Amino acid sequence: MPKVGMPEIRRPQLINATMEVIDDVGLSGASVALISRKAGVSAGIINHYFGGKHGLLEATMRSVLQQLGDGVRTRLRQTPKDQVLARIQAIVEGNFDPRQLENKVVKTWLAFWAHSMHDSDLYRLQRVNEKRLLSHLRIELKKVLSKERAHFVAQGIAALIDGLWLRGALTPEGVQSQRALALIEDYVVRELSQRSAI
Amino acid sequence: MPKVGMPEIRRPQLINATMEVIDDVGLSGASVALISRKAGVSAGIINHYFGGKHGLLEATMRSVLQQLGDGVRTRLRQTPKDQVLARIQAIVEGNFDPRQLENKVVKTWLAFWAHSMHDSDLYRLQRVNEKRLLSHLRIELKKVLSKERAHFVAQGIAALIDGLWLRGALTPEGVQSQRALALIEDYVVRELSQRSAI
Amino acid sequence: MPKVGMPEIRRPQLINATMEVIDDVGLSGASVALISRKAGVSAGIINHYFGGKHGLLEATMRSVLQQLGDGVRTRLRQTPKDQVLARIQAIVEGNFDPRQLENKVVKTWLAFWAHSMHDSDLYRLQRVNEKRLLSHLRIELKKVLSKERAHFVAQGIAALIDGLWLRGALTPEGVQSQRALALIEDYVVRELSQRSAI
Amino acid sequence: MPKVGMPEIRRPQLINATMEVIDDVGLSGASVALISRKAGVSAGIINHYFGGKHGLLEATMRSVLQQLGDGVRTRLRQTPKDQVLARIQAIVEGNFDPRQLENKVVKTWLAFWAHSMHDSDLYRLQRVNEKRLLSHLRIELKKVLSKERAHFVAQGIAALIDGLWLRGALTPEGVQSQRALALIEDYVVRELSQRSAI
DNA sequence: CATGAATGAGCGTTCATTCAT
DNA sequence: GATGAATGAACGCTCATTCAT
Repeated sequence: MPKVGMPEIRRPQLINATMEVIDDVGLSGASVALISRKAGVSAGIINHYFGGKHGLLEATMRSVLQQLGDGVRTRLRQTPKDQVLARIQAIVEGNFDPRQLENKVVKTWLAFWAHSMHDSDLYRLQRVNEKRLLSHLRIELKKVLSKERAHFVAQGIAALIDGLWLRGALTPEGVQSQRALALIEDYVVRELSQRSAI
Repeated sequence: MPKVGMPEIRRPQLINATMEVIDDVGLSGASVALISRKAGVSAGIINHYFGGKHGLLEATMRSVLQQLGDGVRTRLRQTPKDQVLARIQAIVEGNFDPRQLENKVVKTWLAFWAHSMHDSDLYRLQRVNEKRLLSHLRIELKKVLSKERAHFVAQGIAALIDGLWLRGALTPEGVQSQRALALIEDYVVRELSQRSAI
Repeated sequence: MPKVGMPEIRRPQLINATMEVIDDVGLSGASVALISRKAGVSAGIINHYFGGKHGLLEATMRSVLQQLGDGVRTRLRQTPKDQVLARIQAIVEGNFDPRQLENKVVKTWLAFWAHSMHDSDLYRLQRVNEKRLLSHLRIELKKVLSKERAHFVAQGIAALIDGLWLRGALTPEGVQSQRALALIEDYVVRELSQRSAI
Repeated sequence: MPKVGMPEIRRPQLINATMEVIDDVGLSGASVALISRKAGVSAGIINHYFGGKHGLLEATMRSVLQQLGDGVRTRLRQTPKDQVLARIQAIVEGNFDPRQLENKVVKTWLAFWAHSMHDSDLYRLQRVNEKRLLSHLRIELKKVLSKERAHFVAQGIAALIDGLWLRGALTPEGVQSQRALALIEDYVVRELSQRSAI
């Protein structure tokens, strides 16, 4: 019998090395040689566990998006169904969870987002995630706004989340979560106040 | 005797080919062979006019950002200095100029943005542009809001602009400028209304 | 306590899997991974039983050639020593035994033949077999022809046998044994008829 | 303007190097590194001129088969249409042209033949050639034999040609063209003699 | 006896760049 | 001004083999 339990060690190890290498040199510079060296294993092992570089990248993106989704879901579960504002804040805060705001995660997320324009597998993953975020937001917003208005505001919140991540990825200081949360809360509070504009 | 005025023909020709290739296969797939074939010239010519592939990419990003800045500046010049809301809308509309929303431009912009994380030359270009956008917005907002509030709202608008571009780049329908303008106008109008929240 | 008699199970199992894989993807595509998967065992087992890939290939070629030789020897044993034509036909028929004409066997044979040009172990096996065929033929022919003529005709028969196998390996219909036997019988009958030509 | 006329130099140069390397180490050992080193050029040049290793191999096989066909056609053109035996001998001699019997050509031919079992491009080339040989033979044979008998004898001659090449490829002495021609002439003369057997 | 984790060399290919023409 | 022949390094990947379990 071979060494057992290695997959459970190697897969996260390689995924983490991938994010660190993307942080260092970008997705375009992230070769299997660099990644495997960072992980302290041979290059061939990537094919062994992920069937190739693409499989590793897909697993890495999946990991980033999964953690994001987990952060949101955990917070939602802890928030009563009738507290709309709190639930929206839970969704937003899930997207600005400190563990998600490490530079390497933010850079990896943006690199994959850009790359998914020309990679149908990554594109699919990204679309699923995007739709889930909008769906979560709409469900809450529809409790207090018209369907149309809910869709409108959900897009605003989603754009703010992504925009702040995007700008954070390219700013020396990284994502400033306090500021980001304040900006989005301000937007949401105004939208949920009685007098709807337009 | 060399043909005169060739640089003025070749440079835009190659920059445009670069954007089309990025649109087709992404930045990572954009080889000099592909770009030069799309432009209908030989591969060596890129070194002749841009000193190498990197020079061409930098010139291409510069071209995208320049057009963006031009759109904003032109609109600002046509709007009276005292019409704050109109001037902010001019800035926003400059960022959603139809000529800027061609798929190839949006994709190129996002690709460069992601790439600039690990390319200091592109990074510098991107930072200049970002700061100019924030500066334009703050100048107008400070006319009616406190300095701090102006900074805050400027960040909100900038995040919305980038977020909507980002999401547009990854959506089959592309950037929906009507919707984008409405979302941002809604945000700005609320922020500029007398009773500032929080 | 080790399982007893495993070699007798594993070795033919792997040799057969090797022929099937060569039939599927050719000798150049026949990796140990493919062969072991086809046999339903792990890749390491090949080294265990054959000392490496080369040992397995050699054993496989030996198996093909052995079956060929067995077919000839069995038929010869059943044919009276004085019936020259019948004994020659026995040799020929042994080379066109239906069990030998399965596509996978014919392809494996040709693949090894070609490969043996640059593999001294396989080359030796192939030479032994070739000489045995010629020897068998000459022994019979010398009973009715001069030594020189016997050598000459033996080469003709051997060339026809190999040529028909070779062509059968590359023809969609495979080796047409009826036709092959008829062609060779025709040749032999003419050569054995009294009035030798030339 | 780049150096002109290089394709006419490089292509035969690389095809010849390919045959020499196949002669040295076999088709399975013929790497682009070995071939390009033998030709005295860099490895990348193979892609430049042949679009990849496969293109080079196909061109090499085409070259071998073409020379074979040329040898036959040249001889046929020099032989009167009514001299059936002479024309058949022309076809056979074309297949045993001294230039075709260099070891490297014979080995290359057999290696490709074996390989074509699993490469559809090479398979097509080989089939075309095989059919042309049969066709040439049948045309002559039908002048003096029944259609059925002509087909039968054509297969015999073709099998003898291929069988003698095949055996020559695996014999230290190579193809013995004198012997081969004598064997086939003997066969043909008997078949064309009045009293058809069987 | 058997597994599959792990290695490292070698593979074909791509690529930006150089340069003789 | 422009070409495309030519290079050589780097890439992702395959592979036979080793070995701890």
